[in-house]
Amino acid sequence: MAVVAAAADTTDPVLPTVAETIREAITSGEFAPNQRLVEAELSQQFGASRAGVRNALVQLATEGLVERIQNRGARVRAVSLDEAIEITEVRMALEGLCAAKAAKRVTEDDRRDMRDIGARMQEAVATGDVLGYSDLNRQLHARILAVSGQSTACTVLERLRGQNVRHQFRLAMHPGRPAVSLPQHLAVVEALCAGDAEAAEAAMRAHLRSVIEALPEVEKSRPRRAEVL
Amino acid sequence: MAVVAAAADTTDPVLPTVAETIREAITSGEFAPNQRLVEAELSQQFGASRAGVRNALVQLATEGLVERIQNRGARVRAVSLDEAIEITEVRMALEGLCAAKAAKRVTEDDRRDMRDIGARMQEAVATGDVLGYSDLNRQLHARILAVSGQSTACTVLERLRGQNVRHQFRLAMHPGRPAVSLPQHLAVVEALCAGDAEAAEAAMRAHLRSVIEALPEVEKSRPRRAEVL
DNA sequence: GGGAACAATATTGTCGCCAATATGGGGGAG
DNA sequence: CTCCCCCATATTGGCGACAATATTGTTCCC
Repeated sequence: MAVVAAAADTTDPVLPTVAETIREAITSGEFAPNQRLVEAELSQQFGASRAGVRNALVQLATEGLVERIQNRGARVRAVSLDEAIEITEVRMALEGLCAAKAAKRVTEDDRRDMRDIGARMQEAVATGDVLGYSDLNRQLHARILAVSGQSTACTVLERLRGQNVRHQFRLAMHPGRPAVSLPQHLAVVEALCAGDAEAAEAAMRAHLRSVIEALPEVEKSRPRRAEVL
Repeated sequence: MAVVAAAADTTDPVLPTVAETIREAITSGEFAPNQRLVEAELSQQFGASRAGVRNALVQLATEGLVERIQNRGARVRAVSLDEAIEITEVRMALEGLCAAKAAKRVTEDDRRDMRDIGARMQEAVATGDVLGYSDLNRQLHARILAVSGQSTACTVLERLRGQNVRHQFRLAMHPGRPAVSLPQHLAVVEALCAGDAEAAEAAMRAHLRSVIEALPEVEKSRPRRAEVL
């Protein structure tokens, strides 16, 4: 049994696929936007076959994370401000839907965990822990999607989050932004815990509308380097 | 100049990629759900390299049209009724958003074309042209997305439509269904032509809510063969 | 007669090679 | 000095073969 478990441990922790590894490298910022992704380089960097990274690039291209041009290779796709706003509009519609569904399915455990996340968000804002707040933000949104049980919307949103992670991060870094979004998040949590679907949807939509309005501002105040690589 | 144009004509009409060909075969029903997609077969059937077919299958898998299992190949993904409902819920949220945006951007040409589609829908219902109505239905929804200018939502919705085409088709074939959806479509068109964003969104959401309610009914009355292939 | 191990087959995953194509630099003409 | 053409180079696209893996059919033992 222990042997079986040990053997399973070596094979079961499905070693991250090439696509997952590259996706992680892109969303974590290790690969910058517009950076070229040469198949030969990636294949030896990750110790994978060239065909493997090729398939991975095809997959990431259909996910919208990389851009592939015939005979010209792949590069990390740079999403514009307009696109980021479009993505957030879609989030407003879908996360609104999910918040409403989550409100009707929330359990006592969910209530406890979400309120806990809310409390830790308050603490993070109080102590100025911007990175911690950003991560709690991600956790809260993810938890709401999970509670909603809407796997289709969840898949779409997860994919869009990958594309938008850079703008999201810049927004989180914007001075004073956490203080603005904190009460919005707490309102969403309270509506969810109360089981009020309408209020939860409205609170979520209000939160994301606020994000849409803030995006151009954070872009304006950003020190921008040469746009073209 | 003319020579250049002629040369462009031979290369520009982008010959359908392998992925597009297979996607068409799936959405048109040529390939049935759960049907196995063997790489070697497809490659000689379409005269493409096995690597090309392979990439196409990876792409279609991330699009959600096919299912790929390690070392066990690919098959056409069968979407359940529950999934179809989830997809329609997402459509309700996103097409509602797009209808609202379209109402604020509609031009005189758009009004004319959409009213024309509406008129032809009425005629199709009157003459019992179910297939014609189904195609007009598709055209109308596509036109609204185009008018909205929300390319992100448009991409997501187009992908989901591919997954849902079978359920959509069954619904269109359901006796009496066109008569139910016709006034809903006309209401959407009128609200759009009036430039009333709120009314357009409400009408679109009402239409798709009606679809959600109809889906289980049409499923119940369906003569079902063996589910497993 | 039933079930389990085993062999045969079918299919996918991977690798190396070569052709096709875009990119960048160098040389020559105006 | 500048512009254009051509060639060297880097990189992708495609093909064939081979190894790894799952599935199916068969045989043998209990």
